[in-house]
Amino acid sequence: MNLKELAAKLGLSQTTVSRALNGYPEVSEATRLRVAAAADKHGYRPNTRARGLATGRAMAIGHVIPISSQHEMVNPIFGDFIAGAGETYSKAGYDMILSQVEDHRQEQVYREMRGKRNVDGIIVHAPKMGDSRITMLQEIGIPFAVHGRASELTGPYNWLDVNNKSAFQRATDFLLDLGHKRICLLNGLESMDFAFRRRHGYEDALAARGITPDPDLMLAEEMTETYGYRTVQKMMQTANPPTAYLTSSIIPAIGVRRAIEEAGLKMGKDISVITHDDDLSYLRNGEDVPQFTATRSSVRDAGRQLAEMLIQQINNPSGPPLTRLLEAELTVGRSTGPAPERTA
Amino acid sequence: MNLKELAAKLGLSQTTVSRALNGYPEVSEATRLRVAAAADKHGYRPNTRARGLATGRAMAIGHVIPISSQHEMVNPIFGDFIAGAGETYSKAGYDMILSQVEDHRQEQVYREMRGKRNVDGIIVHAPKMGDSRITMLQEIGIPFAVHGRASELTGPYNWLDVNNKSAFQRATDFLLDLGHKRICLLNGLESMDFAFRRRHGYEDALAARGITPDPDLMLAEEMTETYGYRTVQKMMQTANPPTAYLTSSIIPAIGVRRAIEEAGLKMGKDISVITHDDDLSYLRNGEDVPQFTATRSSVRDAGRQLAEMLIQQINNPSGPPLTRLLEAELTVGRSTGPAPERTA
DNA sequence: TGAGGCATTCAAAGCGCTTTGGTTGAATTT
DNA sequence: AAATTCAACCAAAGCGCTTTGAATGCCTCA
Repeated sequence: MNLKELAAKLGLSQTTVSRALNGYPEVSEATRLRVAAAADKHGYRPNTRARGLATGRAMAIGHVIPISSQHEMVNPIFGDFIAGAGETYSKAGYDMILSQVEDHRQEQVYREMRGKRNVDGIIVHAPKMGDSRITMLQEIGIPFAVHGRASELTGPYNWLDVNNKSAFQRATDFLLDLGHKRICLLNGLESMDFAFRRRHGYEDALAARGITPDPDLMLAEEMTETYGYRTVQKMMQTANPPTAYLTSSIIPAIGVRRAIEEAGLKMGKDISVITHDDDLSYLRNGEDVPQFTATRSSVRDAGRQLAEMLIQQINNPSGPPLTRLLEAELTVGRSTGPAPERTA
Repeated sequence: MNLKELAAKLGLSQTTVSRALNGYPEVSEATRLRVAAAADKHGYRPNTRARGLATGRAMAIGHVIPISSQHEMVNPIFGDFIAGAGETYSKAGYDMILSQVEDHRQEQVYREMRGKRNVDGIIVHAPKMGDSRITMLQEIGIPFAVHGRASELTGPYNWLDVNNKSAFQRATDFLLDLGHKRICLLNGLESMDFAFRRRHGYEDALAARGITPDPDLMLAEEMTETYGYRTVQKMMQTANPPTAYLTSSIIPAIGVRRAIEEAGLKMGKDISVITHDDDLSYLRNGEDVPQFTATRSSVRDAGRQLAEMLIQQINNPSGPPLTRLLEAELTVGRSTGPAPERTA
């Protein structure tokens, strides 16, 4: 069933039917109802492509997920972020188009999206330091919004980020207050912008107490469970092992816990752990009392908000760029406690 | 830059340019090259919507993720499945359109997709027992493929599934061979089809050895870490606790391990654990020797294959329905060992 | 009574592509 | 030399919608 047929069935012109369905004022209430009823009865839905062609809007947002062929890793926060964004889209009548793209094809893909005009805007995931995609998109001239930021980049753009620096600063402070001196940072890959900011938060907190960061205690890797596990194992064999760990995600934190317990130690007593917690739906941090002390910020909520910001920008392209900095909450769980007395 | 402009620039008709770009034979090689060069130079990309309108193909596949508003859980396998499917799509030139839909709106959304014609086919995720979506889609008449199957449903359709029953049967057998008699099953929600099949595998294996399944040992819940943790805690307080656990995903298995170690026991010695492992990229089961003994089947690969099957079906709608049953591999890790001697 | 205003409705153009059904002129055949 | 074939190209229709610019008929008001 298409417009033409529906109009014929109603004895009306396509114009009137189209207007009736799209809520234009120049249609009498009586016919509007008649049209609505008929449309409903026949299950009429305007063809997206035809409508898009006529209006010039795709009513779709593109999500480009960078994928590196080496380590075929899907960012675990991705599902939750998408779920949040999806909520916004379905309310606003947008579709979500997902594409995974290898790093070296990013530019090409953006230009393609622009040319093919199958999206009205783009959400950029996992920005790197001084991410070239941002300048690229500005140049191409397509609305976009970034989940995170890119340091070293001037020029305004839409972004939403967690205050990574302050979160890690506070987490480090919290450990320092408990008497910990040697705190091991299990960061994400330093090419990622968020990891860079987190390290600075950690370093600043130490510096504020006159402690020089020990490079051996600052790791930066892909955030897997094994990463946490292995790191603790290695650290335990050093002369002066850390008494606390600060991890960038709950996944390596789980590995840290495993290594601690396998060594016959008790997390929260012998060794303290704080993690950043993206509040993923399938990896909740305990229930009543959180398992890990954590700096928490919901990725799902970030998705919801960033999608809203992008849509707003699309509807008002000349408006100022929208930015939002979320503060993480520091919630105390069972994984932290005072630094143990020196036994040596 | 659109076709018309490009054609004008070349002094050719739109027809010829279109044909040159789409590889039709009735264009001389010389002009074809000339056209290709010009298109490249001006960054010409055919407008998706216009092309779709003309061809009647959307060149997009819809993924509908059921979302229950109660427990806002995003299926953790989702990211990896999508990543796999995405690989196939990008090779075949398809876009992926994602929508999350509450259970009660599913039918409406499918009809909408059909009416709006913005997808050429649909991938159905997480089928339930006798899932009504399948009959619905057959009736609506839109190509689709299911990741999993729906028991109690006759009539052919495209699906790809892991042999859940045989996987759990083999896992249970493995534990029985090690002398375990009381094996606790931590299944997913029994409304899900895969959970139903897994339970049957478990029960059959027990029955084959003359053991009547103990209902108290068969749990079925949302597969969280806490679920695994709590269950073991509860079980340990019973008169006759299980000596082995069989979990439906690596996430509850992590919870099981935590409870075991917190109780001062050793996994693989005092208590055995087998899990089904979807081979998620961010939750790898150890590296050299797997942490958990597991029945493994890559979800990412499933995504790749199912997407291929659907595209094949779209290109040849009259062909027979495609089905594929994958066998999981049973890999031995460090989490299983002989049942401990009775001490009572 | 006739001009102007208003509420409804419509025909047709246009969005950018593919595809049908030609046309043209050169090469080949008879 | 006329008829046929063929390669290469083109004009125009059509996909299903929105939107522009008119048309229609009924009221209202001077």
